[in-house]
Amino acid sequence: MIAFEQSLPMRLYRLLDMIMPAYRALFAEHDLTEQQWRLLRVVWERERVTAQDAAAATLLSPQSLVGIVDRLSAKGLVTRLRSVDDRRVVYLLPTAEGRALGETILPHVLAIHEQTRATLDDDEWTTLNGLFDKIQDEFLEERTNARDTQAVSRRRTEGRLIGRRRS
Amino acid sequence: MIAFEQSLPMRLYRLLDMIMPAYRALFAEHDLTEQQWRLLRVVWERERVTAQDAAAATLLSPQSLVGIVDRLSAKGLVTRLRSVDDRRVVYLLPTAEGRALGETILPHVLAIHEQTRATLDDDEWTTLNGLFDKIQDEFLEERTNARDTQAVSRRRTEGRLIGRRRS
DNA sequence: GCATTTTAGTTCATATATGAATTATTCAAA
DNA sequence: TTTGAATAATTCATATATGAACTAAAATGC
Repeated sequence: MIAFEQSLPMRLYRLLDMIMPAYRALFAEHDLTEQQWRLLRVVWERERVTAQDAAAATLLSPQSLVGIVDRLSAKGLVTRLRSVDDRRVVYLLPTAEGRALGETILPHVLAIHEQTRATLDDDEWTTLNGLFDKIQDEFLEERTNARDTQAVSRRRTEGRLIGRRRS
Repeated sequence: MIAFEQSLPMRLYRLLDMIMPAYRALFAEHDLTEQQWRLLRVVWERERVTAQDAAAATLLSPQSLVGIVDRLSAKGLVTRLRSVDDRRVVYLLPTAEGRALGETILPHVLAIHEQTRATLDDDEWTTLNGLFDKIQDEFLEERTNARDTQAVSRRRTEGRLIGRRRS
């Protein structure tokens, strides 16, 4: 039985606990939280994203995004813009100050990133990323198979079989 | 420049986002949160831990631990016991129900764990864990060196040099 | 066309995360 | 032994995380 402390989730949490404080200290100097920076960065780099795409890119839930955008816009760093094509959609745009702050902070973020990167050599990072990708791919495949199996049996139960397959 | 999405933190977050929902669904069936399970598990497995040790083992901050213990003890799963040797210390103990719940849930947790484990073979896991450990070791070493350097210069500034070294 | 279903964003309630400050004890130096 | 530094736990204020429900606006089926 694998010990609790050696499980993948705990290993991931432990790494994050070790790595993130340096970033948070930097963000705090500019009165930002980690999540606020994540959002500011994608809004700044893309100049114009839907809330949905921003949520996907930052790995923030739509619910969390609402509050984060609220606070960033209260600080005058980001603006909400309702789409005219589809009035359900909200675009997020950086303000001039938002762009300026992004430019100010990014180099420091990259510096911290380099510090982390220095812990492994290039081959090791390649290996690590490859393993990450493999876990993700295999995991998603498992889920997809499970879902399809369920879907098929559900359709059978309902007496109709729709010929749609996973994209 | 490494893209935001490929940075180590985002990769770690993405993996967790993918892996944890299955666990949370399980815990929810037993009216527990992820963090409550983490704490219940260490309290249950060790039968008696200080709050401090529990915090370290679960990677929960002492502040968060307070609320989590409050709720677990409100549910009758865990008990607080003030140490008589050192009245600052609080021991956490499982109740009978806490033990029973631990026994009930653990097998399911291990099952989910196996599902994740199946995404890589043994060698790959060994490699992955080795890389994790290396990142941690190198990272801590960097920090320690940086701290010592700072400490030395600080002592010099203060005009006294204490001969203590890092343990 | 109109009812039905989806979809994007939001709100709500509850549980955590985080940095700062407090309390109660214990430890340690003069 | 008495005062000041360290410790363990807690409290506080603010920001997020998460699951559930809601609103408004599209897309879809008939």
